[in-house]
Amino acid sequence: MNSSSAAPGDGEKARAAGAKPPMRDALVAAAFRLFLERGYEQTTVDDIVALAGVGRRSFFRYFPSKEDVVFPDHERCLADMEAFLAAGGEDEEPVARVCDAARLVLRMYAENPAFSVQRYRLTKRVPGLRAYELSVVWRYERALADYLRGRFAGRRDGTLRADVIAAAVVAAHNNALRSWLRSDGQGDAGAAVDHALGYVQSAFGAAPVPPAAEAPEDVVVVVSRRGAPLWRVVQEIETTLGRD
Amino acid sequence: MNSSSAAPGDGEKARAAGAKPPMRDALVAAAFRLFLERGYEQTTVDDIVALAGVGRRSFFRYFPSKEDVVFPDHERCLADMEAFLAAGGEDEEPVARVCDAARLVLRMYAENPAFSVQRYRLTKRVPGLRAYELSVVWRYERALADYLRGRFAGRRDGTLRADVIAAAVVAAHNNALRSWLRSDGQGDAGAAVDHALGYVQSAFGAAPVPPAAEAPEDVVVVVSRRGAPLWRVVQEIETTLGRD
DNA sequence: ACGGCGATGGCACTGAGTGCTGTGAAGAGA
DNA sequence: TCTCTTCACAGCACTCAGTGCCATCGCCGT
Repeated sequence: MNSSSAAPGDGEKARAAGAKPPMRDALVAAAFRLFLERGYEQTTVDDIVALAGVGRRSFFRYFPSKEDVVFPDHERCLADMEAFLAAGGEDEEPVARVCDAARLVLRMYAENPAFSVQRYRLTKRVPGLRAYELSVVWRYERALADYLRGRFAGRRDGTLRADVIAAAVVAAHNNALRSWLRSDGQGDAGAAVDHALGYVQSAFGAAPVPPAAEAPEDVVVVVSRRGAPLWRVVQEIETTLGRD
Repeated sequence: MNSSSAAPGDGEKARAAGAKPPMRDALVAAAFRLFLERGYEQTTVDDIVALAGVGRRSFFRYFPSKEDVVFPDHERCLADMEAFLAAGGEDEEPVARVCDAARLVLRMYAENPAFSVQRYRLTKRVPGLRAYELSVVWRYERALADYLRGRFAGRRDGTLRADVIAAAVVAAHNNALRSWLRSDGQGDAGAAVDHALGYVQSAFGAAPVPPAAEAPEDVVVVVSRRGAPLWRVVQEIETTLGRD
């Protein structure tokens, strides 16, 4: 792989001018080259800065920690997701909205399949990187949950629903994403994620793929044991419909 | 709080004999005393071992890292959960089984409310501990998901369902647990978790409280907007029942 | 007494991360 | 053109987490 094209830099502060700091990209490229050659833990920060030809102190100016260099674009993606959620109106279906937000993450991975696959292999075998990835995923999940908490404010069990649905969306997204990454980026990642998110939407009461132009034809199924009290049936219907 | 009673040690290797290593408990007690006094990051491992009156090397013999001393009982709880899941038969309802497994974690927290509340406050304000807690929670979630993957083997979307349900169960459990921890351990944690898990069970098609002694006489209610195609209704029923 | 043997303590080392200072290049203003 | 400011960078020194190695001590069986 070409090391210069494998490093998706964002450029933080110089973004307004459209210019990208070459140093950041150079550090990411050097780091991944060494990580793939000898492994993550066998590579020190001194090795990276030596290969990149910069001072050690500069590394920590661009990346707060050694782990951050493996996820150089998540900060921007998280900001994009928060902006996307904040831009939504009150008439949007909340669950569909967070599903669309999750698709933003997939798009970031799909923009650079080779890079994403290599990073996946790296994080899979290095426990420290796995732990770091969890904290990244957690921030996405928090963003979704906070949005849903706002939309569900006042509802019964609002925060519970928000947390559970956010977790389910993230889990479904990651299930499809990792399946795609395991296949070396072959296949249609978008379709896989759509299918996974459709399952979550169907489980939580919204129509999986609302036909925008057609009338909203919802189907709701309630399963109850005979002998259950009527209030339980009503409760189930309310729960499935997501109303109070 | 009494520092000697606040440290729930487990005793790993000496468990068979029933004896507990006092050193481990002493380290936990000393660590929490200092963490609460000056904060986690302001406390070095040298401070802890000095207070406990042991050598620095011994700390890392009992705890692989500084973070581990904050979660001294999770390793045992995780082993308990895996054993519980492995002991289940094939006739058990899978979702109910993982809900029961999640209740094991709650029980561990509820066994020592004062300790749990203090740890919660600690992890809430220290980013490093939050990240570590995520990796702990992730292992619980993996245990649940692996169990469900085994039970759902062969089903359509088996791994997807397993991952999503495991994530939902963990999220619901944590929602109730954290609510209980925020209230300083007041209220009925068990009831809160039961309610949260009941929501997840209802969302994923199983009856929340299956009456074990009665005959399984299921009733299916289908609510549909007129005009929905039949295949959509069938799809909903299959999805809700979790069959193929 | 003797020889393992496991738990502990001490020491030195690596490596991540931080604070501080010097330096050079670029830019604003006289 | 000279100067002053500013900012990114390099270099240094330091703290602290974590590890490997070895010496020591107490315990136990022979």
